[in-house]
Amino acid sequence: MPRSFLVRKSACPRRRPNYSELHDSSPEFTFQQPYDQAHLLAAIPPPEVLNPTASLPTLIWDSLLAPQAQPMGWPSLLPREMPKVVELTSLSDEDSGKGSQPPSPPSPAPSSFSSTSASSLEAEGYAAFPGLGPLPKQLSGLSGAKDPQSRKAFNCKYCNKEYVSLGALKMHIRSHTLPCVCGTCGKAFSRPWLLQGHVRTHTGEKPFSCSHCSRAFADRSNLRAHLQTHSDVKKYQCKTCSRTFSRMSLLHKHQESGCSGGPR
DNA sequence: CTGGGGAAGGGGCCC
DNA sequence: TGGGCCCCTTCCCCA
Repeated sequence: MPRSFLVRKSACPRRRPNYSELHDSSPEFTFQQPYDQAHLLAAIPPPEVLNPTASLPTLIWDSLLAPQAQPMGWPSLLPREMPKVVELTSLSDEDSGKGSQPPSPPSPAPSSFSSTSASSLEAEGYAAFPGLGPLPKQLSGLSGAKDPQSRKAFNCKYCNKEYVSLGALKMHIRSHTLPCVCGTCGKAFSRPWLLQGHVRTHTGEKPFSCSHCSRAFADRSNLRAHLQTHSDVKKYQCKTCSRTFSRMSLLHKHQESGCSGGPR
């Protein structure tokens, strides 16, 4: 999926909200089992308030880029209130879907997936990675990997996509193997946090609240899009008629339907 | 037709 | 180097 990040906050250090604590306390494995709804609901924080500066409509976007835009007060509330329901075994378990009790794994994920290094791959004859294509030359020798000409040698077995690193390929392969399975509906996801977001659809958890209308969202990006609706000046503007839209998709629709050329 | 919400995918960055 | 997290985008559906 295209990622044309509009703004990358190079000037400000990447903020590290304690979402990791949330994730630590609710790993994907937690949701594989019929999750303890009481625990999950107990973990729902009070509606956090976004950065007050966001109250200025035209500054909403800028304010969202500020570090303060992170939900406040949530991380500190969560960790100790969320008991570890399932003990983590290993990261390899996570990647391979072990411990997730998938009803029927979409594909035979390797049992030692993420924990396997390139060298061990080589040792195992690369056979342990069903998603990987032919053994890249790089895995036979690091010198090859440093050759720019032969860098894109990590091919996905499923879609033949090429990646410059094994790590990128492994992450991509998860989109095929879908090791994170919802214990409630059996839907599978490639990433633990995708599953976590999905689980919110079951629990009704909506940790992201709009400071303008107190509406809550389960997804931060959806809140961000919602905040645009409070803004007089939308983020996405048609270069032809200068009309602004809250979403790029709306702008695309507008352009595809034929821009009249003048402001409406 | 337009606008908005819900859900999900996936690449980039940082530790 | 890998994992965790962030962010943006897209699709679908509904009012």
